[in-house]
Amino acid sequence: MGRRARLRAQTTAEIKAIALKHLSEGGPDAVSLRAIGREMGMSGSAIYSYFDTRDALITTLINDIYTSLLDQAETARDAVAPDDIAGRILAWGQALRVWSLANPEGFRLIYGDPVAGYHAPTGGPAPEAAKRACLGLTELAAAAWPHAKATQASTDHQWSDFSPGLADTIREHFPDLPPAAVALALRMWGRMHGLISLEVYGHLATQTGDPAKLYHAELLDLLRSLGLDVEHARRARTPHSSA
Amino acid sequence: MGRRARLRAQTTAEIKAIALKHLSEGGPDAVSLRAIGREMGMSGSAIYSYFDTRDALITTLINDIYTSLLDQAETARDAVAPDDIAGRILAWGQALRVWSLANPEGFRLIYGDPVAGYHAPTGGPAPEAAKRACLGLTELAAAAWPHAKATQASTDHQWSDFSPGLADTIREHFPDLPPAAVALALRMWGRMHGLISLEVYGHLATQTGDPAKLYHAELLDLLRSLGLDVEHARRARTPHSSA
DNA sequence: TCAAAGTCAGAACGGCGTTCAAACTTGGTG
DNA sequence: CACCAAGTTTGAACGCCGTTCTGACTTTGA
Repeated sequence: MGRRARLRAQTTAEIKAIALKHLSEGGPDAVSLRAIGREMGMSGSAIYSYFDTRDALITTLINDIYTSLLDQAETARDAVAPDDIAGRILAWGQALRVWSLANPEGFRLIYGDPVAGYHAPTGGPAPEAAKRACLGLTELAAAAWPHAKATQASTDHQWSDFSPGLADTIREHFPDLPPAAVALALRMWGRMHGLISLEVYGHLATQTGDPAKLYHAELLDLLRSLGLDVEHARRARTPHSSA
Repeated sequence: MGRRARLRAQTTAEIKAIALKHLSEGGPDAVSLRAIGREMGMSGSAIYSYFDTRDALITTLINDIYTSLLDQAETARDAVAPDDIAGRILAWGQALRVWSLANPEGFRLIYGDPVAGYHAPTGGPAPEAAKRACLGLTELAAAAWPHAKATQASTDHQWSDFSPGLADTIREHFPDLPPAAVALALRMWGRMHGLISLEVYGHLATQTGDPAKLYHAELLDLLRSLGLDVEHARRARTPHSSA
C-alpha cells in the first residue's frame, strides 16, 4: 500500500471518527458533511472524494456500529458456559440493553429512522451484522428448544414462512431445527427489542424509575416460558443501574 | 366564535391536513413549512401565525396521531365481551399492529425519532394519549392478574419503582392492584411493541414472509404465560395479511 | 372612527447536500 | 528527467430548509 493509499485510509478513518463524535453529541442531524469538513480543516465538498454521498457515510457508520453491538453481545454470551443455556440467553439480553443505553444514537441508527431522508441500500443497512444477530439468536433458541418445544409449538410454522436466504442459512448451521424454533428466535428478539426500544426512546422513563428491573423481570419470564431454570439465573441478577 | 376565529380554525386544520399528507407520502422530512405553504398558496412564513415553530406543528401532529391510535385500540378492545379477558388482550394487541402498519409514519412519529432535530416538550409528546395507553394496558393486566399472579410475581416490585404520577393514577383506578401487576402491564406493552417496531422499521421483512403469524404466535404465548385460555383465542385467529 | 390586534408577503440570514469547474498534488510511464 | 493521468481539494453556485424581521393589509371592538 503506497503512501497515497495510506493517507486515504487515514482521512477516511478521521471522517468516520468525527462523524461518530457528532452523532453521539448532537444526534443524527449533527452528522453533516460541512460540519465534519469544518472540523477537519477541509471544505465540505472534499468529503465527496471519500464518500459518494452523505447516505454512504451513514451506511458505513451503521455497519461499524452494528458490528460493535454484535461483538459485545457475542462476547457476553460466550463468557457463560455453553451448557448454561439460561445464563447465555440472559447474558445476550443484558448485553443488548447495556449496549443500547450506552449508544442510544447507535441504536436509533440501526433500529430506528437513521437520519432524515435516509434510505438503506438494498439488502438492508448491514446485512453481515444482521445475519450474525439472527444466527446468534437462533443458536440460543436452538439450545433452548429441547426444553421449550413442549410449550412453544402451539402455532404451526413452515419453512416457507421465512425468507429463502434465512431458511437455507439456518438449516446449514442447525440441520435438525424445526421452523417453529426459528419463529421462537425471532420472537425472543422481539421481546428483548420491545422494552429496550421503549427505554431508548424515552417512553419508559415517564413510567418507571427502574427500567433495569423491569427488563430483568421480562428476561426471567422469557426463560420461564422456555422451560428453563429461573432460580439459577435469578442469582446472577444485575444491579439496578439507571441509564 | 366570530368569523375571524372560524377562519383561523379552518386554516389550522388545513395546515395539519396537508402536513399529514406530506408525512405519509414523503416521510417526516417532507413536512416542511415552506412546502405546506406552497401547496396552500401561502408563503412559508405565514404559517408562523398558526404554529410558533415547526416543532409545535409536529407536536400537535403527534397528539392527533397518538389519539387516533388509542381510539382504535380501545374500540377494538371494547368490541370484545368484558369477561373474555384473553380476547380483549388479543384485540388490543392486534389493533396496535394493524394501526401501526397502516400508519407507519405515524408510528415512527410517536415511538421513533419524530423528525430531525425535534425535541419533545417537557412531559412527553402526548401526555394525554400516553396516559390512555398506560391505563388501557393496566386495565388488561388487572383483569388478567387473578390468573397471572401465580406465575408473574417472581420479581419483587414496589410502588416506588414507578413514577409518582403513574402510581397515583393507577391506584386511583385500580385500588387493589399490586405493583407487580403494573410491571406486568409495562412488560405486555414491551412485548407488543417489540415485534411491531421491528416490522415497521423493516427488520422482519428480510427474515419472515408472514410477520402476522409471528405476531399472533407471540400474543398466544403472552396469553399462555398469563394463565389464560389459549384455545379459545386461537379460534379468533386473524387471516395472514401481509403489510 | 380609529387604534389595536391579527394576518400575510417578501427579503434576508445561516444552515444543509450536492454539483461543477478550476487549481493543485501525486503517481507512474516513456 | 519530463509529462500526463489520476486523485484531491477548493470555492462558488443551486435549491432546499427553519426562522426572523419589516412593512403592508385586514379585521375587530371600543
